[in-house]
Amino acid sequence: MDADTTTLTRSQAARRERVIRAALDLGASGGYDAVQMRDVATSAGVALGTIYRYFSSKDHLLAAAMVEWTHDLERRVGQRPPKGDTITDRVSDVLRRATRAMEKEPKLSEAVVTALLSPDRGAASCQEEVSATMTRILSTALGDDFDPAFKVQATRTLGHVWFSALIGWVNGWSGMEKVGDELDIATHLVLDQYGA
Amino acid sequence: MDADTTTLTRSQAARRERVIRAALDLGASGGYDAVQMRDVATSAGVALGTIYRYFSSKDHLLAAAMVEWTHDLERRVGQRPPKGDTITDRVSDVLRRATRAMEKEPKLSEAVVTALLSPDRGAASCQEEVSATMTRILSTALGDDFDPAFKVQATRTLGHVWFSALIGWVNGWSGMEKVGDELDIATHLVLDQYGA
DNA sequence: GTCGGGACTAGAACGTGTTCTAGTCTTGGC
DNA sequence: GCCAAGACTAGAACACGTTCTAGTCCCGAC
Repeated sequence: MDADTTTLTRSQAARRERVIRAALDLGASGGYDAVQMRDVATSAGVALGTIYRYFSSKDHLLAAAMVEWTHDLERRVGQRPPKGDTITDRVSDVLRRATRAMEKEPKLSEAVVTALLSPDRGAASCQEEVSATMTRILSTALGDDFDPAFKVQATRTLGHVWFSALIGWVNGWSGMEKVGDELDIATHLVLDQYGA
Repeated sequence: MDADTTTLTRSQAARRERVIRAALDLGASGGYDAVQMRDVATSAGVALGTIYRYFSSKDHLLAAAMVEWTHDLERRVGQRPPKGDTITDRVSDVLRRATRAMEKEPKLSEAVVTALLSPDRGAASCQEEVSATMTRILSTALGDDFDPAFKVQATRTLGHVWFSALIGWVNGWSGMEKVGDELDIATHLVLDQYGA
């Protein structure tokens, strides 16, 4: 995800946490533009330069925050598995949960997704991590009754649709209902043939 | 696409063209970061402020350039329709042509796609235009032998996958072969059930 | 304990996208 | 032909991400 989270001392890990928290707070209230590095520093009680010791850029910082977010989602889905009789329902349920979480914090979502899209060395590893997590979640929702090869293909395709629809929502060219629709459509197109 | 391209005088349209051309040149040689507004202005023989009369931001400018690019693609595909015996083949062919064009100009693609992803009022309209164009192209490739409702759904889903895979390539977390693979996978998942 | 290295701090400095200003040039309506 | 409106120009000014500097603090090795 990013440089050696494991090799930090306790106080360093705490500092890193405080920085992320500050960024999340600012992002939640005003979106991407409101996350200004000087403010993050002040609000986290840390010098500006110190942030850059932990994150290579503003985008890296916000992307790292999104990584934590998706990890939370994965944990929650693990604790309370997706509801639904058919596989299609379960997948829909998981995707809906993911989007609902973002719907509650639209400004913050805009901030983290924007960062995630940035071409930035630091952000790139977070992109992979988010994508991997989402793939795991989807894969679990699909269950074990599938040809593994098909499973991989289906999760990838659904992941792409989720990602792309999300961008559409964040950038304001489609409402959240549309995102839900597109996800449902794709889910059915991909899975129904398997008689889920 | 952007503010009233239709209401420009001849010389204004020419100026706008020169600006886009300058941006494309710079982008082709050095990617997003190399497209610097002062350089674009100089290179287009125009004052910096003038660019902002035509485009609301750097991202809007580059996104507008991508709109032209996709229009070109649509025209080319219209002139030489996609090859292939099966529908799946034709769709693959179209998608491949789209990605090959970008593969030839990786730096420029990075610039244009990065801009397209930006949350920016000006860029947003370009995003819709690109998406609409891509949908039309895919729709034509699919042909008229489908239930129209299915057609709409399939093109949307494939469009999402194309978009998302493209981002993956531009941001460097997957090679171009992988993009091709993912597109093929999605194409088969979505279309094969229709016995194409 | 103390010494050395690295992490932290405050703040200046820099680069580039964007906006502003003041003045000039173009153009369409009369 | 002339005039007002508004488009264009050069360049300064501004905002914010990022980097740099100089000095201080902390911590592990001895």
